[in-house]
Amino acid sequence: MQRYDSAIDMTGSDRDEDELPEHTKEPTVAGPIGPHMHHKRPLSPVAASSSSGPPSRSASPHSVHSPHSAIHSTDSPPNSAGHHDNTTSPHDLGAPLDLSLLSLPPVAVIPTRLSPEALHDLHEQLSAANADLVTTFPSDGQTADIHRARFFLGQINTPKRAAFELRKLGVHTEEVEAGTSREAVWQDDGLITVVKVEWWEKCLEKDGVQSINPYIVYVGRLTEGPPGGDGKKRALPSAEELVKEREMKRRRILERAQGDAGGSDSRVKVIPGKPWTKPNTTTSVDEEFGVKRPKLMRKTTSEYEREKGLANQVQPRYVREQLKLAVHRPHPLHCPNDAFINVLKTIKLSRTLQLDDIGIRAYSTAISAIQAYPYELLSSSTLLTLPGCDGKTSALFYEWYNSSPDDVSQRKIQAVEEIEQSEEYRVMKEFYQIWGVGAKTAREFYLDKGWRSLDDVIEFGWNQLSRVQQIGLKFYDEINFIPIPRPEVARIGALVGKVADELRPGYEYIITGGYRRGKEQSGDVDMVLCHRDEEQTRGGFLTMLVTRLEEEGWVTHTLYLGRGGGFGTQRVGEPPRSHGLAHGEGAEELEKAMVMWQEQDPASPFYKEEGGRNVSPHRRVDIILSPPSCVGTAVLGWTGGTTYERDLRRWVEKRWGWKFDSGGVWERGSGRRVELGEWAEGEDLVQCERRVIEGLGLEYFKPELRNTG
DNA sequence: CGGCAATACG
DNA sequence: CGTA
DNA sequence: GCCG
Repeated sequence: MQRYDSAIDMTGSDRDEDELPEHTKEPTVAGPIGPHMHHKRPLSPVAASSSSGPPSRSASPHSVHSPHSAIHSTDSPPNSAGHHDNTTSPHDLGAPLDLSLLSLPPVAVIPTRLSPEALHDLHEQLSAANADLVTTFPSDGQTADIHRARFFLGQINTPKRAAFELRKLGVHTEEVEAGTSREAVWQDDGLITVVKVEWWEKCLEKDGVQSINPYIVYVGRLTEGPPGGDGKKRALPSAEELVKEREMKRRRILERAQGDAGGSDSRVKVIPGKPWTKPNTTTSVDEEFGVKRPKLMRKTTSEYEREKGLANQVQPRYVREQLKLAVHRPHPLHCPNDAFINVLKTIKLSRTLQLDDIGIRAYSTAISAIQAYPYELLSSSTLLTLPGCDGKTSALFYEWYNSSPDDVSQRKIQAVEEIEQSEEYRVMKEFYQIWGVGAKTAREFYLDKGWRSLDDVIEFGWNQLSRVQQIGLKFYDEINFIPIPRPEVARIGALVGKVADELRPGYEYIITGGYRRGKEQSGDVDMVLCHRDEEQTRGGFLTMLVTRLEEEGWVTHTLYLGRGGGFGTQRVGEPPRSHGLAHGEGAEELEKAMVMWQEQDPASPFYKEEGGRNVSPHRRVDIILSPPSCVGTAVLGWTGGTTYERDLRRWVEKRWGWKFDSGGVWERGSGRRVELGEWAEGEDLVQCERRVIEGLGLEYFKPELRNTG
């Protein structure tokens, strides 16, 4: 997978502010390459500004004002954007204004760092100037005839970067020594020239072809591409046939495996298809790009038009101040851009299944930023102003929005459609939804074992599954497809609390997770249980509790029972192990249990019976037992959402040099415990959590505003 | 170009 | 390796 | 993929 680092030399970018809220933001000087660069120019100024009329196609190239000598000369170092070479005329007063690129070799635009609009505008302008334009597409695509191109325009500042971007487009080059002189670049000598977009802006401004000298970034010579074809798919030999042969048998096994779990058939209908992890080569779409999209845009109001309507919309603080961490802004559960977020979530899941941790990060960041945005997004350039969103996100939005400007429900993105169609994605996703199976294992099931359905897993793999995976499979449908309504979550929490209190009085609990963040339905129940007397939170009380719940039938299976703060164990009285300190005796600790739960009370509204049998859906319940000394951090840590927690840790590290986890806050160097989150006298658990948040120097956002997606 | 949250436990 |  |  190609790394795409888009942030090199963001000269003039205004996105480099510190996110510390108390730091006053010094407005940085907005350079010419800021996110709104494309706004500076009307859509088709070239055509409009051809005061001398459109150049005739029949005219000899040489009759057109086009300072070859200037363009050819490469005597300026690639990065010397500073000095101006005026050996070739900007246009003289009185000279005919002329912006024809007829004599240019085939031109292409490097889409990197350009918004879709900017790219589109450039394409239009260049065509209008009669350039021999090879169109490029924002999302890493390449056109079939990209190899024709010899002259590239791009928001590129370094030769290295230029070579990299060219390679992404499928054009392999090696740098020609700066200063290498050439007589006539436009004879096809295999040389490639990369020039800054500013050159073209200058041309537009002066209404005439300008010297490219100060704008040359890179001159390269074409080389051989990478060896070999696209090392692609191994054929999965006989798995498919095996599947068919044994279909009947699998059915029986599935029923057996599902046992009392309801036995519904949960096999996927697999549509054989291409893998969704395609190489980044698209052709036809790109070919059409330059032609089609302008038409598409004009069907309704253009982005440019729509934006103007938003000009006086007050942007939320995190946008104005470019606050990049989720802990610094409110994220409501529902937002006006949920439909687009769902698209991003699909991509994120596909990245998860590809083990692309960084992709997951990136999409999570973008999603949370959009989740915090209070207005319906109408333009991809607005998206560019959100922290964590840049060219890629904006290009996705552009395609999505314009695929059906008038009907949100019809909007789609081709790449996402393909993901969702692909067998690989669908099957891996199904495996991934087995509790106890992560992305790595889902891939292994699909790629190595060759399994294509849950039936396959059960028939061919049952004995290799861990115990919890077997349980996860047994309750697959209930866990994944029967969400828990809020009242039932509350009921489960209350029941656990009651049983705890019956064992030993004085326990208090709070339901955390998605429920606390306001979700109408939950996938599981998370709760933090605490006692003011620290003694009551140790000595295996959680085991006692779970045992009692088992005896009474509420807990049907125990997936995990042990100590754990973040997930596993953290000693609360001491720094985490990563600090190199040994565990001490009698340390306080967070304990955690993960169980399957089933309603047992026939009088309960959540109880379901069939043929005298309890068929209430099984529920996943996590119980965290916290000592009073860290219950504030436990509640904060278990409330989420995921991106909030991530950014919380980043903030705590950056601002204080501390380490946050649900078992406490720690000084990084000494490993000393920072006293935060102790359950104070006369304080409830919510207040305790608030003290932690504020103690960390953060604004308190209620849990309903921590829905980071 | 390096970094991206966190980690004990089964 | 998977889990929250 | 985005940021510093």
